[in-house]
Amino acid sequence: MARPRSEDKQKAILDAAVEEFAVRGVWSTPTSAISRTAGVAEGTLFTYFASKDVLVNALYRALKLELADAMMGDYPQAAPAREKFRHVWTRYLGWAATNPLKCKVMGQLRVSDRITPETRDAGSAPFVELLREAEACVRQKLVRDYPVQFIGAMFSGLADATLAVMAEPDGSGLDPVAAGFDVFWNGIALKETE
Amino acid sequence: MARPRSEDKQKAILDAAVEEFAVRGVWSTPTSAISRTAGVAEGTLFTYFASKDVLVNALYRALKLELADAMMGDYPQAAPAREKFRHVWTRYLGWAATNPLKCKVMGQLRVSDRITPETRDAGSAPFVELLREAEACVRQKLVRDYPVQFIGAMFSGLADATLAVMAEPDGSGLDPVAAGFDVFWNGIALKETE
Amino acid sequence: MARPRSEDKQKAILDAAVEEFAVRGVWSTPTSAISRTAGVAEGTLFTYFASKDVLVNALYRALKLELADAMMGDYPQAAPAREKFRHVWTRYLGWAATNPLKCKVMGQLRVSDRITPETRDAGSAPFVELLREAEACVRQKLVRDYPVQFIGAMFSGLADATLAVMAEPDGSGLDPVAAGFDVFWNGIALKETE
Amino acid sequence: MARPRSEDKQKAILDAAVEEFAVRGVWSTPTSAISRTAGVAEGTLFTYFASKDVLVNALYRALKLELADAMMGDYPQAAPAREKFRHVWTRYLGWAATNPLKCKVMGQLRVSDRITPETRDAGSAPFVELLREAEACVRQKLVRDYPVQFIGAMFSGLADATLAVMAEPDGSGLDPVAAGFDVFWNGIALKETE
DNA sequence: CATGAATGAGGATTCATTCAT
DNA sequence: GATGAATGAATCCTCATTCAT
Repeated sequence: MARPRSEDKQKAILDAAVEEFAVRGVWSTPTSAISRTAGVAEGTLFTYFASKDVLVNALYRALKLELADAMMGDYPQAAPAREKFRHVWTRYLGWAATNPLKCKVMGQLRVSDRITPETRDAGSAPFVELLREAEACVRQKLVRDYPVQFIGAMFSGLADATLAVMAEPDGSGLDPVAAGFDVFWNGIALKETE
Repeated sequence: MARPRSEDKQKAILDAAVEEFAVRGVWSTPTSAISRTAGVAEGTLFTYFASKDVLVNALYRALKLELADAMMGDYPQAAPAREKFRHVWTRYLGWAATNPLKCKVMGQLRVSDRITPETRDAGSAPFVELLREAEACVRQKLVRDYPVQFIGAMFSGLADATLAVMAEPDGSGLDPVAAGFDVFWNGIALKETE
Repeated sequence: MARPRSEDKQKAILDAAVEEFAVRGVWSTPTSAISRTAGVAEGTLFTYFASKDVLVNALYRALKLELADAMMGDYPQAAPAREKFRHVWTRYLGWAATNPLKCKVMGQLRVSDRITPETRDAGSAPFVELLREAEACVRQKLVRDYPVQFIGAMFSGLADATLAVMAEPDGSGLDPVAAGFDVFWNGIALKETE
Repeated sequence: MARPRSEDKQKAILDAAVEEFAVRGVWSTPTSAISRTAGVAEGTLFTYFASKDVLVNALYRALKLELADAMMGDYPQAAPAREKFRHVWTRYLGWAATNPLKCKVMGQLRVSDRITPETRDAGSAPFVELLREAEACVRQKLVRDYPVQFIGAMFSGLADATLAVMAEPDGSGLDPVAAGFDVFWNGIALKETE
């Protein structure tokens, strides 16, 4: 009956948070900067997010979900395993390259103490499909007999490292996305599959 | 700046900072908490470090140096390339496992906006030896023709990922240190060298 | 101001105010807590009371009137003076004992700076009957020659003190209502009239 | 070794609090007003009192102790009971008349929810001497057989009421201090002792 | 140089009140 | 009239840094 809570405003706040966090750092950014950038009053921020901590957790979750959507879109269910991984890998790095600010903020939030375990779990949920695929690969002896958690960790570790390389081009003409994926696949594959 | 009389105090402050940062997060920790834990007065902290930013940068540099010492100790100059890398890898992860707090704090500082480029460079300096070694490997066609920066990035990315795995044992009986290194080496090597 | 449609709502708000004020204290209670307890929207409260101050003054007046009604009900016009006072005394303490929350809130409001002189006067109005009776007593030499304002003050002072005693029973078997009244009457009477 | 905490400053803050509280009301007074009036920085207030609540409790205790000192000074141990009570009564009202602001603030604090039971107890402690005296009076059949708590309550109730009368002189020429005490003593005494 | 009290700008949050729906 | 989102001034408190002792 009254003015309904606007999803636009909620989104504007999250977007503003990304922008400010990326520039000033998560904990150096006052909520007032966020509300100003979002174009809402200082108090309004708190009708959408009960506290800065809540906002930060919501943002982390939102970024993770957006990333997941980006990665898992057009997932080639029928393709060979290596292609599935390459697909996800490429989309991951593509999203990251397109959204450097979001990426930077995610990096800061990942190591933050204010992200609750619940948020962390929720953020990882969309990636179970990948873990299942890894499991299949192990069974088919496509990749070495590693626990899927381990494979997942190697995947993200290399992806993050590749991102870092992409952020500082070295003029070598190397395609970091392709090269990074090769390292990943050759690192875990049982046979070299160029 | 002054000439602080006691190196002990400087060290006590850095140690206290690690402890507090690990528990409360870098930007949630007031300098007063650090000085209290260090057993010095609030003001004294500022005769050793001109500001919190200076302290934070000094800490990052100190941690990097300590890590470098740990990694490069007993460096087997005469060993084959793969052994050199394995040596460094193992010592890296060993140090990290022994110093989880320092490791956690380094992780937070790495993504922090308050770490200056100078500090970052200084922190990477001790690892040039490794890069040189990588260069040699490329020349000898032991590993693929990647820029050394790229190889270095893959190395740290996988090492950090391995650390994460070590932090949450999965009961699979896998030795993450060895497995992680295999992924690294197989990922970059020209031929599989089990 | 408007003409609020429902007197129920007005009453619900005042009741809710008593409840919340008693628990959280007058100035620690946000209007939003009152409206929530009253079951109305935050904004609705302001169609019934233009501001928190207005609400607080209205509440004080309402409580005073309710108390006056309680005290002056069944007033024994024909009884001897002492009986009239005892009647009022007993009903005062009876009301207070039955409505501890209202009593507590009145106590807080009485010393509050936000109660206007007008409200205070309005709150005292119903008690003029008593003052007139006191005047008569003085003329008849039943009680000492004190100004009626003074007698009124002694009456309320003792009544409040008696209330405080009632709030913390001491297991002595004393009937505070009767005892308190004796102190009042013996305190002002010219002759002891047990 | 460093600047020592100054009792002057602590006192200045408490004095400023009395002044501001009396004018604006306890919960309408921002801590910044207190620090300004006290002539210290906003933050300094919090090195002397950890929070506004702590300050308020400390103030209540301090006022009660000051009042107790005023009342119990020159206590005539050897005098007859009535004289002892009259002494305390007179000094109480004298202090209150001399310190109307403090008196007003005490009145507000007494009914406040933020005063802890501990503070309340500490505030009442100095008055046990009086209760003991009352007990003696009961034993000696000087006053009626009331519990001492009850007698104490009547005493304060009448004293507060007398204060109220003193605050609004009615031009009747009555000496409220003497009259109020008569009401008290005649109210509890077994025989009229003019 | 060590100490810790003093400082005051800054920050998260609250809340009375307004106003679009 | 009723609703509750929007507002932004106001508030308590924190904390990096300074400076008197």
